[in-house]
Amino acid sequence: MELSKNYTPKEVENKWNEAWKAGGYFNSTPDDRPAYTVVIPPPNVTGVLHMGHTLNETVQDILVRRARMKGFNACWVPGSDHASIATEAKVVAMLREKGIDKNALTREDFLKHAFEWKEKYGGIIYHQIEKLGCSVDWNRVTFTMDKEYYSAVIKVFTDLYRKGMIYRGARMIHWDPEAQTALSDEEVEYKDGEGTLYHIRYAIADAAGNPLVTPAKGEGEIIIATQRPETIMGDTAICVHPDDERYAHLKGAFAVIPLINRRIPIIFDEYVDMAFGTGALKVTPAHDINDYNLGLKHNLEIVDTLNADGTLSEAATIYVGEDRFAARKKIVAELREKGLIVKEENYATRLGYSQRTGALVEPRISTQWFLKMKELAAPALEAVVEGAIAIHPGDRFLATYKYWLENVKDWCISRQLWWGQQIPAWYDSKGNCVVAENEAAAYALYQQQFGTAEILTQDADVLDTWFSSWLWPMEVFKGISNPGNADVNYYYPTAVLVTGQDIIFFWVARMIMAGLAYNTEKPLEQAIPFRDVYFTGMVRDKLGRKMSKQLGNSPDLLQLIDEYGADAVRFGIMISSPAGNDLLFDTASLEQGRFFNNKMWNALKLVKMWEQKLSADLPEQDSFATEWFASRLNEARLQVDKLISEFRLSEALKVIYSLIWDDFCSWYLEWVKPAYEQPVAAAVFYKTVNFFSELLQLLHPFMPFITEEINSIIGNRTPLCIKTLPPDAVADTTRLAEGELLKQVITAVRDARVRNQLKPKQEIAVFLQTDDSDVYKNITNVWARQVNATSIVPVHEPVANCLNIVSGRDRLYIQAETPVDMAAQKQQLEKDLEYQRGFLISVEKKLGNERFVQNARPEVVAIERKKKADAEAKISAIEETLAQLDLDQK
RNA sequence: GGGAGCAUAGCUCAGUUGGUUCAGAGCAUCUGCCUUACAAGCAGAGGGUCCGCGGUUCGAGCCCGUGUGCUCCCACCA
Repeated sequence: MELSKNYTPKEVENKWNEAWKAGGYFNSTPDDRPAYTVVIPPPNVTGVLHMGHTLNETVQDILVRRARMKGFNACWVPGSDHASIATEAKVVAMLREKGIDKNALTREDFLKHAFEWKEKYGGIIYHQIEKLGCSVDWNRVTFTMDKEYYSAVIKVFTDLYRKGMIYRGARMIHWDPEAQTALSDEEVEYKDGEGTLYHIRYAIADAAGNPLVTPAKGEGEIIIATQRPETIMGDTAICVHPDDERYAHLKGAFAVIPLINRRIPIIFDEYVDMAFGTGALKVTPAHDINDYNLGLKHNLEIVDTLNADGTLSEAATIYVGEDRFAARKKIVAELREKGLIVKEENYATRLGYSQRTGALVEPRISTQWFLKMKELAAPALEAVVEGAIAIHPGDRFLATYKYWLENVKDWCISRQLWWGQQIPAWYDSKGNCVVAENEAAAYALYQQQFGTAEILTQDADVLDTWFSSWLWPMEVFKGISNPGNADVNYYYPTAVLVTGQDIIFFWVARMIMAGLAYNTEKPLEQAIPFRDVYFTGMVRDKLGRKMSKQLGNSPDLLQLIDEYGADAVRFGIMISSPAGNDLLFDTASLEQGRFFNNKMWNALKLVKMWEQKLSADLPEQDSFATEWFASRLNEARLQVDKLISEFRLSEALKVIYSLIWDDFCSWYLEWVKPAYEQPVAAAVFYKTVNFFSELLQLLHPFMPFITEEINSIIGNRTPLCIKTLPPDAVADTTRLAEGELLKQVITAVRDARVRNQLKPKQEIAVFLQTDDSDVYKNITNVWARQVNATSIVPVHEPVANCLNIVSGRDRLYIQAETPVDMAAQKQQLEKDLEYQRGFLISVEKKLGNERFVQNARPEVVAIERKKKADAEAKISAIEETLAQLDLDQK
């Protein structure tokens, strides 16, 4: 078989994706093996995978593939989220482009469009997941609006309603005027911004509405500061601090709203900060959460001057129908013109924006459905605090998690949208309400409760997307719609949840709540939705900026795969991804992955070449190299095991990378490589193929395609993805130490060659002066070959006219035809000597310190003694060598 | 306003019970090589007051205090 010069990912990746699918290797059904379950954090159905997803999916795939190779029945469930607001916004925009107004459509027609849209674009993410090599079970794809999933959500709603945990009520909520729906507190993102603080005059009047004093003196007015002059028509009071001397005379007085001349009371409350602005606050209960609370306390009237779409309502009486921002400009202009603005100042502020549409959020009073959170939060907190669920990395998020749960507020779960699970509440004409799982049940219930038959209409609202996704780990196995079924019994709880730290409240905490609320009959360890939570960092560009459409720094995943190959993308993103920290994405690391592919491809070519010239009779010359590498492999395997169990995947990959590139390719293969055109001993060849196979297996979870390909080319029949990892074995520490010594002396001689311009092809003779020739016994042959030495001869005396090297505590003499550069050698040796002497002094100082010798642990003292002996030996070796150089020079 | 985290080589980061073979890795840099697996490579090298200051200790990159500079989360005073 002819192998191409370089590795070509594209065909290989397609080929293996097909083969894996055909083999059904990633499809899981319950059996007698232990389960290892992962549910994908469902991406938005109409979205595309960005680099954050790519990181998360890669991490999950590594864990899942590794578990599968460890003998678990691994099951990774793919799926997507209907993402109510985001998707509905996209569908509305698409319809608008076609000239269709959503409000002109019936609910049914709109949903038809939405499902069409979902069919058209929903496949993109699945295609990307497959391209990336994710070993998901495609038989288990779940969508949060699937029929059964839908009914599970409804079931949970009605259940919680019956338990008294869900209620409906008028509250101040965050309103998204663009999507025209309520938002939960978590869906609001605050951003710093620059605002203007307007100081506006309000005239003062007595109870009858007459001015208190002459306005000309400037005393008949009260000045308030506001950022939102367009809301003054909604003012229902002016509030000042009771201790504020400036306003003490205004008890019982009234103020008059400018422009509309409506009279409002002046009230007194300690809530007001006397030092801020003028110390007088306009109170607008309909449009500010604090004012709302103040209004409740003082029994103030509520005047809602905004419509749902953010335009001014009839109640505003002026500028009705104008958009809130346009109205602000006009009102400011009018106030200014009438001399009612005293001052305008720039003001740093923070404003809330809708996470889904980006619109500036309005506080708004409206009737919504809420879920009581206190009861749900307590066990969810306990599960994490008591360690049933472990958050990685470390406990960094424990404090945040705890704080949120301890201060959690009721969850606003209704949304004024059509795309989502419609709230199963039915009303009669008087507003009486029944909640039931379907219309028929609702009618029956109504009849039972009210004793009459009436026409009922269903609540128009749908549920918050997270109210469906919090059931995800259960309902992907039908754990809600069909509790106790074989699948959910086998796969639940899942092993690990891999997700971004930004959705810890939206999703992670709520899944824990749902899991505990719907598995009350089980012990805690069985009720939790997952045992571990692994938070990946945020993917940024190489300058540390967030990835965004505006900056254009968010690469297209498929394009990257096309350019570098999926393995290289996975490698690049994992190698630069320290556990838990943000990741600075740079295509340079993808390139490194591509180079790594090639490196392995070339190792494959070498090994395949050997296969052509096998010699069955040739004995293995010496077994050192194979014995050493076997030990090295065992050692690395243990490291990888430990690192992966600690979710330190980036470091595990680095260990494997270095094991393959440095230890296998640079050292081992060179050590066993036959001379030019010489045959290879069959024994060595087969051992090498085994080593290679094991390396590929170790790397496979990280880079599944190329490993699978090479594994098959070197003759393994079983696909890597289902090949069980061999049990860990103990490494031979003697071999490992010999290997390190060998690397050291090879490098020492090569370094001497470079420094003295001895070409690699130039033959040399090496003499070794050592007290311990035993440690060199096994490695001398390889050593000589690797440095192109005709011989390595032990000596007891210095050899004249040679290159002098000190390696460890031993001395090497290199004999070559080229004359040696004495001065350069001397300089190097003297530098060494200086360092060693300094080192010795520090060790001696320590050992000379009685308190150290007495207090430190005995093994620490012993180590110091050994350091001292080594340093002394090395120093004398260097000194003798320097003396020899002087002799040579004479 | 409240809380959390970070600061180690030019860059990105390891450094897990405090012990100068512990100051490391990858990338980048420099030097020499087209050596029949690999120039997408090989061989070799250089590079750091471990943010400043103080303390604990026989001993501090590691522990404590403090200052500085970044990052994030929460709360949302007009």
